[in-house]
Amino acid sequence: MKKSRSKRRSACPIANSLDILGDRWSLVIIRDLMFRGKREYGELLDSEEGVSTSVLAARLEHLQCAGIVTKTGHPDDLKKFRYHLTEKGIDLLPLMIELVLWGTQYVPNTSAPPEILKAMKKDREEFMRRVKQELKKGLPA
Amino acid sequence: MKKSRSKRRSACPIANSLDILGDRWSLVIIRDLMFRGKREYGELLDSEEGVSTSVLAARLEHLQCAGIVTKTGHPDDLKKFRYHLTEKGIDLLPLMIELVLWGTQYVPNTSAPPEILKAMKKDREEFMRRVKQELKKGLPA
DNA sequence: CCCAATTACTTCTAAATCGCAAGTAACCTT
DNA sequence: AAGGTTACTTGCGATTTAGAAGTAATTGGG
Repeated sequence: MKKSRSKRRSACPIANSLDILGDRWSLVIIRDLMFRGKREYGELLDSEEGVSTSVLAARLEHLQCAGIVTKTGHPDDLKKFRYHLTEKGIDLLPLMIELVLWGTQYVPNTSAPPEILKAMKKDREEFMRRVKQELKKGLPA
Repeated sequence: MKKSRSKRRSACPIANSLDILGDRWSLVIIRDLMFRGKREYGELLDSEEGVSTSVLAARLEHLQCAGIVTKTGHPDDLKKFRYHLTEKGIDLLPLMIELVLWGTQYVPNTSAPPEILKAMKKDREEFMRRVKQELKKGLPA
């Protein structure tokens, strides 16, 4: 495991969060783990956006180092692994919600599945409970 | 003005938001405009984190293209300019709050000014109103 | 058991971006 | 008119990213 990102720029939580999450891929990988139930490398690899495998591998390692993602062996198949969000990762949910809301409001030709968007807006707390429960259900032993 | 970022990766609001904001500098520039009352290039340049001038210029142009920041002439001095958040930019406030909360909770040795953090947590709506009012007060004509 | 397919990565290379230092142009100040 | 300030731009080496191709371990099928 490499160290996450070399130098600390300041004590500011925004700058520090960005040192972990501030790139174009980390949060879309987290999105797939959080909202789309993806668990395996191959599943993450064929995201809508087309991550390249080298970038995916790098980001996954980076997210593991940051304690946002865990990697565990697959119960049935030794060549497979499973990726899961930790609690630290799950707690990015509010951030993700804001990202979705801002994006759908302000970036043209952007859309999320209507039922998700509706649930998010209608009762945010309930939506968060549901997503969290879903994520914790399948956690590795 | 250059175009913002070349290719659209998908319709997903998360991916699209990240195409605009997903780097290590954009949101710290927005932080300085949002919470620290900075308005001029020179002020933004000597951020705690030390942006280089070339990166700052590039990000500012990028944020202008994205409609998040506006640049206006300074009333008293023709060689100066002022940078302001647009409404689109101001509406990143909830996202910034989540970034601060997550960062202070999970990234070690990270801290925001205690009075701000307290205000954020105690009454988030009131905090947002106050910040927004402050930001709209100094808007260009 | 053997071979092909699957899965999860590495490695390689070219292209893009970053960070620093230096330079420049327009304007203000004295 | 000379010097300082402000807001950049330019150049360049170093780092990072993207894409293609290759590899190693494992598994399923005949």
